[in-house]
Amino acid sequence: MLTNARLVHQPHDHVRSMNAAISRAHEICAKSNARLTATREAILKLLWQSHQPLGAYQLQQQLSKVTDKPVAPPTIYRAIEFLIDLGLVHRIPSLNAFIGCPFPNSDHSNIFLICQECKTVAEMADNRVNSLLESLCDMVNFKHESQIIEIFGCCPNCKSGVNDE
Amino acid sequence: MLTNARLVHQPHDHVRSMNAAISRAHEICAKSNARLTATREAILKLLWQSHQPLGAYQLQQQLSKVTDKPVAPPTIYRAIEFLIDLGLVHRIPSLNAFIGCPFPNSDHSNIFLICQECKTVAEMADNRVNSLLESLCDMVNFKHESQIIEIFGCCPNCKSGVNDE
DNA sequence: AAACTATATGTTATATTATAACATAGCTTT
DNA sequence: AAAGCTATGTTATAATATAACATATAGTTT
Repeated sequence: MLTNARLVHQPHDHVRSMNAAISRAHEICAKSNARLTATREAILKLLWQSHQPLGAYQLQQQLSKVTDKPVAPPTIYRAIEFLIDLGLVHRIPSLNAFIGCPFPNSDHSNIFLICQECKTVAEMADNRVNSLLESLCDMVNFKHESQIIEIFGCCPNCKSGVNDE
Repeated sequence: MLTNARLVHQPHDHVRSMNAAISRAHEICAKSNARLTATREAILKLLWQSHQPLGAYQLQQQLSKVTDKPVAPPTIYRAIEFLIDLGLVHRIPSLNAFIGCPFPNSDHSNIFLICQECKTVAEMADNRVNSLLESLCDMVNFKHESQIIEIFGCCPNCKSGVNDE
């Protein structure tokens, strides 16, 4: 099993992990002959910095602040599309929002743990889930191409009342 | 495993199954002290008749035709919310669309097989999927409350070229 | 049956999310 | 530097969803 479920609920060195992640992102882009431009990198950083998924219009606001000039929705959606195509970002359909992928390149199963209290989202991957779903698809003769699993519930922090006063 | 995957791709007696389904829907409502009004029943029928999920504004159009008077979006969304709460209808987040549940009352796992060719959606349920996902949640101490699984791919009909000319 | 209450629907306006279409700018390859 | 490709800017608008308040209808109590 692959997960950032613990990570998102614990303090960690953001600057260091961010730098490493951005380097990897550049590598991934290079492989695909794709350009990680300033706008795209900025969006990616914003998403990686947030443990809560961000909507396009939240990203618009935040990016406008960072670059100190107004940005229009198409700019945001285009950057997001680019990042999603490269597997660096995921869209969470039930939230109309986007989140940085903690383990790009790895072929994985897109399981999202969505805390309904604090709105944080962690990602998990597990081979058995994929195998099982693929075998179910085989049984009904459906060709499985991709999938997304959204699990709604309550994260460890909120369960234990860490965020309460 | 519980599924309507075969059903949706084969001819079947719509009128008969519809009547039975509506009766069951009324029973389910009675149990919850909820009223299956004309509008709600009409929406439910429209959704059950369609193997493709319908968007709110498609439902608006179709309902306007059926009742021969204009209907506004809130009417649609309210009926949908009611039906979803009773488990008679599901929302498919990635499609912003709604689909009738083929096996209401049964506690199930919300697995949707979305054909990207013909846009039909079948539903599956399997205990093993739930068990597996719940055990994964346990491992990371996440309280599992509900879930939705969307699988994208190609249905038997489209694979075999039945719908082609 | 009349009055009361709760539930459901009608109506208008608007919020939120996403994209189309076309203009401009910036690399990159020659 | 010119041509061609890729990316961004800009304006307008499409598509999805909800808020707020008015009216009507069904069910219950008297």
